[in-house]
Amino acid sequence: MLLTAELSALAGAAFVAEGYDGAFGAVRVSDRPDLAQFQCNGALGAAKSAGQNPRALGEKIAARLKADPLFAAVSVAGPGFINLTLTDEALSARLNGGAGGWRAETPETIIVDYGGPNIAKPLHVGHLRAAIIGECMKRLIRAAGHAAIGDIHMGDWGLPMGQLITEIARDRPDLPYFDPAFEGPYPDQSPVTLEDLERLYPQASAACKADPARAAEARAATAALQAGRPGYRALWKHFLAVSRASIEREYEDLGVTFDWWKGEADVDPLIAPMVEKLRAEGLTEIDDGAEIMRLARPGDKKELPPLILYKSDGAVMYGTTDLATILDRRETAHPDRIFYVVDGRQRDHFEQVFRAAGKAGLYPEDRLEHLWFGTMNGKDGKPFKTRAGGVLKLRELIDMVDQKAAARIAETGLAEGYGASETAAIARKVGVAALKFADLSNPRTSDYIFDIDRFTSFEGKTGPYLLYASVRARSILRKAAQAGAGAPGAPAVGAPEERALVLMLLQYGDALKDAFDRRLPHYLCDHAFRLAQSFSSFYAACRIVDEADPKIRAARLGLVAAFAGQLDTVLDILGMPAPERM
RNA sequence: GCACCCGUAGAUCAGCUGGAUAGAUCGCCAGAUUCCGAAUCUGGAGGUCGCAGGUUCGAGUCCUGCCGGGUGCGCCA
Repeated sequence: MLLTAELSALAGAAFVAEGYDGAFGAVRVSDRPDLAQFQCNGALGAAKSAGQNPRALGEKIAARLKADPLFAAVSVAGPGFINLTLTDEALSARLNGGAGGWRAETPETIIVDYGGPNIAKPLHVGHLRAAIIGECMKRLIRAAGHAAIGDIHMGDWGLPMGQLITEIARDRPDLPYFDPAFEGPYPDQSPVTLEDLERLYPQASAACKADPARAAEARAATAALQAGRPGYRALWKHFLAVSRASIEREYEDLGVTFDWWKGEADVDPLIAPMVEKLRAEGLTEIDDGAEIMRLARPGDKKELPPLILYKSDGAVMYGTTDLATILDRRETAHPDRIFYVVDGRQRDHFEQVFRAAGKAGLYPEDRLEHLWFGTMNGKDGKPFKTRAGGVLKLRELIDMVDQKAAARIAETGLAEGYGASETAAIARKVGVAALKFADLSNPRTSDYIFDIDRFTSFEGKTGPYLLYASVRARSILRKAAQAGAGAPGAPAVGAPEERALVLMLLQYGDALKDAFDRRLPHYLCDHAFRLAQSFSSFYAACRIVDEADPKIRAARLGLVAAFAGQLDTVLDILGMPAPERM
């Protein structure tokens, strides 16, 4: 249970006893740690609504709370702030009783859609945030007590497919895939490698941009693929297999995994019946040869364009596949919600899809959430580019961060004598932590500036700092065991630094709940950092392994163990596990 | 043009549903290591919260207008 919830209930009861709504009893961690540990500002609001003096009401509430032995101090400050400080015994008891955590009351099943890589297109920095935030949201959902299903939602069904097919057809028209008379079976071996795809796609894309006739050809091929032309389907399956292997590897390097590897193509069979049903219900209309669904509403401030179900050439767009995907998810997993971790520039698109889903009765609109995120920018404040001005591949970024982390480790003399493979594994973890923490510690919706030197620093609010704190705590516990310092006992509060650390540990549930409720992982990052800071202060101020008093020693070891456990739990949710040593 | 996001310390950013003296981190200045990992810790300087009005007992937070930056607006994803 949340400690703040327990305190809120107490204060709420006091408000009720004075004839006010218990909700005024909301207690939170104090903004003024120099004055108190917790505060309740309810007296101001309650008095305002009742036309009473807030200070006087605060005194009445405080008088009731003072009777509880839980509190070491209850006071009223300023216009009516109620300041609360718990006894050290109460703090220790709650920590040892497992307080401070949090779990949702009603477990739900939530699908997280956070990949969206396109076949034949290498992953680039644009995919990074979706991967990092999505993976974290998936873990956050689970930490909150819900069930999560991560779906990569491959972009395997759009115009790029037609562009690729036609490009290969031009290059090698002799292949059986392009012979309408060919009756199969088609070759098992892919006619193209990953490198071919990565070369051919930009080539095709550029050609289509330059030549309308070439573009029309690609659109026709896309439509033919979607209509089921056997040769195109066979070729497309090769694209899929070749791409997936490399995509999987890159996500794994980032510690990102998916439960479902579904894609747009998987829902293709659902599209025709779905649209037919919409048509029968009179929800669609033909406009300029395209079949659309109008979604504008009376109170709209902006003009929301209709969702195009079928283009005038008969091919579908991603709005159509997104709708069919909702249908598929509903039937196969019966999710309570679906989260889309996708760039904020697609907000209008998801507004369209969500409205369409609601209007068509496919899925409740308010259970579909677009968890959009901002852009990762370069130091110039503009979207991140390579020196040449191109898009940086994710592979290149991972290598860059890897190397930087390895260099940092080498220059500080860490991991000496660990052996090459362990050192490399540590560098990978440090690099991933640097990258992920930098991303997640910003509010999801804001843009941020990518600064590799700052991110990989071991100083300040960085991923490596957190890893270091974890490693140090583990090291202490190992040393204590080796030195026969005794087993960790129940944490107790003695020194001010211990009190501060215990208070931080008790705030974990609030951070978890805030992060989940608001779908903002940075609350958890903030907690992790402040927790690590509290630990470092405690560590600097208190002897642990060689503390002479065995009772204090055991309590402090217990505190270290509690810290290490909680930090590692949070690091796990953030998707940046610490090494055992470094 | 319309809609949305943003503007807080030299830099990068927090600030929950309106509450006390606007917080961190980096950088800068001054300290701390016969001791468990100093990649650390302690302290200090540094802010007209873009501008101007308004609502309120109280505004970084809510409302209006303006200035500046970014993004999106029908057959790409």
